[in-house]
Amino acid sequence: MTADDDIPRAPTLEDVARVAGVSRATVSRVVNDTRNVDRRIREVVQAAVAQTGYVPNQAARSLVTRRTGSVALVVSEAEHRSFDDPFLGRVFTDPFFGRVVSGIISVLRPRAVNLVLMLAETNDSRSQLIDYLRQGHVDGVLLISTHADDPLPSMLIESGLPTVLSRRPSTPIPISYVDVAQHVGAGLAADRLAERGCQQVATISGPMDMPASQDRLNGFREAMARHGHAFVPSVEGNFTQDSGEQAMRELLDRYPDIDGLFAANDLMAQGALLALHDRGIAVPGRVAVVGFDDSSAATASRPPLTTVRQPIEDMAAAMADLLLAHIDERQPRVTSRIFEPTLVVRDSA
Amino acid sequence: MTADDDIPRAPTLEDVARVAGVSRATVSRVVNDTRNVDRRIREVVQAAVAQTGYVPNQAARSLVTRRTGSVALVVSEAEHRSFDDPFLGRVFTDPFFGRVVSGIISVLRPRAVNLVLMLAETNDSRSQLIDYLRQGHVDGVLLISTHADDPLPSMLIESGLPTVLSRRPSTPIPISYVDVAQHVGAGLAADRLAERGCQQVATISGPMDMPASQDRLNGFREAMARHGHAFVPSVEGNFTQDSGEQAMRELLDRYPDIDGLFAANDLMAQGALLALHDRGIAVPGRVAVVGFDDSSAATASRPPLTTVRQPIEDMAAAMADLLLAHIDERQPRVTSRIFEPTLVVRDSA
DNA sequence: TTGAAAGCGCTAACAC
DNA sequence: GTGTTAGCGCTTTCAA
Repeated sequence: MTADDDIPRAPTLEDVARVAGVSRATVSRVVNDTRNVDRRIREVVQAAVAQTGYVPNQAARSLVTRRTGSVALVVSEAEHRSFDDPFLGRVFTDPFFGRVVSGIISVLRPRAVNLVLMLAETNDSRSQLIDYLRQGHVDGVLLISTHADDPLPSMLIESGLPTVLSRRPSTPIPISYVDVAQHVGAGLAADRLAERGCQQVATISGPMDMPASQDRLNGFREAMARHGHAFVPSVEGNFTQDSGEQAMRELLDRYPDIDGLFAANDLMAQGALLALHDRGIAVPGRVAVVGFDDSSAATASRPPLTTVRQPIEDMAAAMADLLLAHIDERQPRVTSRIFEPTLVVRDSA
Repeated sequence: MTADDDIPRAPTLEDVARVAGVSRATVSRVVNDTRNVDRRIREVVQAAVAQTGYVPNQAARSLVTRRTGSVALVVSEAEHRSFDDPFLGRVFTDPFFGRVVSGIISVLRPRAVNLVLMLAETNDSRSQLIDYLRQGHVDGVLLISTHADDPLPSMLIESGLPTVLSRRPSTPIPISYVDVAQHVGAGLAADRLAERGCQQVATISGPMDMPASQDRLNGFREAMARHGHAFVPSVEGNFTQDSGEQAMRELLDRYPDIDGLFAANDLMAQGALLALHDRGIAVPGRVAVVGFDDSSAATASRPPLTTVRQPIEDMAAAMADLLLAHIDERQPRVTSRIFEPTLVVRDSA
């Protein structure tokens, strides 16, 4: 027994052609479902494919077509993190993420395009990532970037790879993106709190280096101002439950009379609920709470959260659509698609 | 202006060789860091690479090396799900998942191996997946399979692709896997509850078509029996918080005197806590609760959970190690690695 | 409608 | 230590 016996070569087009008694070109046409192949020959070839167990070699195919049939989903996060750091936990644990993937897959799968998940949480991994992408592993990139001064969007533009962002970039650069009307969403939360007659409203914002956080904070303050509330104190969180809990405590210490809260996402709202609960403050009795996202955290918390819903799946699907379009065009036009949020009323406000 | 001007060809080895005034082979040697290249020539070539902005074409490289430098992380789930179904949400939301990815990346990244995330939640997507894998997109696969009669493990064996499972397969087949000593973990929970003097202990199990669920249930019952408790009622959940909440209600209705609970994972324990809270039952005062996983849910819940910790990151890293080893060997030996769980004591028991 | 043949860009013998 | 050369398996003109 020799090594050659143990590792049989996978069948190639050539093998199938030999079995079917036709040329490689014809087999290729059948496999790729090109028209202009005689029905009878097609059938013979298909039988030969089945018999040999032929599967096309993707590398060979990409080499000539210059297409891989895959796109990357890149999740990028600020430097200064390590593996011990809960970065990955935070990203994947965020109920947000599953819905994004779900929306993307729903448009990719029918078109037989695959999703490659890539993470970039250090500068090292970021340049490694760019190298990987430039090597032609994927046809395009969907980028979820979680902080403002992320160099990745610009790097991707430079690389020439079709790219779509999940949010408006923090600085104006020529790149397509999908977003929700953040101001409008924050306004919805403000209106709800004002309607309930809240007099002392505060907010827990997201990290202020993210455009989404800025927009939600500004949008909320502007809307409260329209309701006559000139001053809305805020504490900055980082979108985790822990940070929400801590921020709520801080707010309570400084403004004991708070009777309304807007948290920039559901996870922080959930944390706030915990802090409120620990101090024996009734929700919505003494403090009304509104979240943002309508994630699974909204229904899991006690009481269930009134929250601003963004159509995450639809937005993610739009990202994928946009990317696929960009890949097919030669000179894609930079495009934005903005979705409208809605208010979902539950028990917390 | 012609189309040719707009889409300049990416530089190839040939281009670099011309600029550096050497042969393609030499450039290849430099790029791949092969020894036996004169220091001075190496520098000239590196300069040429920088000047041309050369990046190796992965397809061409794979075609000859028969290596892709990527491995797949496949998450497989039972049929009968659709996109509206929270499958994706469930998988990614599970705090467990982020830690798995984190552990895997920690060994893949230093070896410059990439992770391709793939989902298989319908039979269609399962065969599509196998096709994709057989096309040589990846060098091996890490499989996280969430139900018993999953055909994927066998399909993968058949495909000849190096594969490592995250759990012992439900039927004995020749495939490598990593697991935690489930019996031991469940025994730890039982010991804790028995030590506290619980007299009427119940358990919420995972889906009974999963070996892990079976092992935890059996292990728990055996250990309780050793403490003299002949009968331990159980209700089946599906590892979600909701199912835990519901199961707890059911248990309470049928056995009002319950004073100890073992939930087969933290998420269900958290749900149980909610149900207990809703009925005004104090934890751990009237009912002591032990979870399993030591996920972030354990610290997020009120009270924080006493729970069985599995070293998820280490286990995931071991999976990646094992897979890389399999990829390097020609005839890998089927291997198992079992990790020891520990008890983490917090407030709930 | 089918076949012949020319590469796609790279690595790896094998010479020199 | 370096260059020459033969493919890897596939798609795609171009002829027939």
